[in-house]
Amino acid sequence: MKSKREIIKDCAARLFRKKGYKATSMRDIAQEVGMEAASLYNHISSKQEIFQELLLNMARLFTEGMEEIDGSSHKSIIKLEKLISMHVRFAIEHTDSISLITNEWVHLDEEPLREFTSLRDQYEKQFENIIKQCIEDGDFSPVDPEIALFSILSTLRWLYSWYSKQKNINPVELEKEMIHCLVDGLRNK
Amino acid sequence: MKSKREIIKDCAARLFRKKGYKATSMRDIAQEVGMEAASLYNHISSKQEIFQELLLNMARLFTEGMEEIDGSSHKSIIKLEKLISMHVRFAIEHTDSISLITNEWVHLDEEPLREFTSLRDQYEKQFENIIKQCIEDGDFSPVDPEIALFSILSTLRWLYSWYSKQKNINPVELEKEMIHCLVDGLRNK
DNA sequence: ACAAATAACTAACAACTGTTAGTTTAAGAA
DNA sequence: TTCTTAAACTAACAGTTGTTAGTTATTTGT
Repeated sequence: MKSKREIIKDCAARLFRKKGYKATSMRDIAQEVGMEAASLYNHISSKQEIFQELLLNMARLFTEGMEEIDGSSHKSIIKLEKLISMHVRFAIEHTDSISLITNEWVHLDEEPLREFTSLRDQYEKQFENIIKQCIEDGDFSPVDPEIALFSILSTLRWLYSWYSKQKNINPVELEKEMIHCLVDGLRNK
Repeated sequence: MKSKREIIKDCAARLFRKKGYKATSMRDIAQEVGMEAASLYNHISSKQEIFQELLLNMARLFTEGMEEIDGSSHKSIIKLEKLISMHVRFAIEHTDSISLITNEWVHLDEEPLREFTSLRDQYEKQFENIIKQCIEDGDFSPVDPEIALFSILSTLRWLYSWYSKQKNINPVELEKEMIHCLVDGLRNK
């Protein structure tokens, strides 16, 4: 059974997503949970704290996933497909906290912000290297890797918002179409 | 010469982009402009007002552009290229207010929010139709038009954030690469 | 130069923010 | 039962928010 702390974090994530971090008050969260704002502090120690946890947990999930995929011995183009599949999975499993990564990270306090951007930069760098490798392998036509990275990443980052609008879409099907759309376009013919 | 009202709107846009609508106070804006918060009200009538103007002006620019392109007699695939070129141009010319369209529109009051989402939905519908037409024309392979739309649009919507990070990129070059990345991938081989 | 209008200022408002202190209730162990 | 602990409550804090009122300074047209 879920701890109260986690219930609070879930509610907060949902509200942060819907109204944004700044526009969500502790009283809003309290109401959603079903208690008074002050009572929240029996379980958490600040608004920033849960926000940081939501964001950095998610960022670390991505980092771990990347580490595992990039560390594998697959061909780069397979790594890329696995990355896409991971993004699709996360977008479905963690719709709320994933939205914070794309939109709300600016509201992190100084130190966690540094950690976050560092994780993020590292992630992007590894992602770009995989794309470069795809080109060197001759699997991709010689596109600008930075632009390809940007194009792929922005699509993947908005997945969550789009997925929650579509009702009748099969996750497996979505993943397949996604790979088709993002990878096959760059393929060498 | 720029009116004070427009200076205020420019500063506001810059701050809204950097810190978000809710996190930007009238005192923040005032400081940026170089006057007291109360003095702003000699030129504007509320925080929401300038926010709405920034957002809806931008939305209307897109609608007009779409109307012009879609109303032309070009082949659909040419229309698509023109749309991409428009997005690139806007992302460069209006970096600040364009960011609001992707991120901050949630903070619109009820009625302008309705207008905004209506414009947006209409825009997306026309965009999707052009993609469908590309498929019917045989210029695109038979992808899921909804997924293609989503993929292209999310890339185009994040252009601004990415463009402001890159220093040494030629707009013309960017546009060419963009079209290559987004369109050529879907092309029938 | 003088009147009128424009745009800056200071001070203050009511509402709301995150958070703390202190108190009461409920639950579990002895 | 009684003692202890966890978790809810109410009340209030100090700071910030958007905005208004009232006043002073500056610019403009005659």
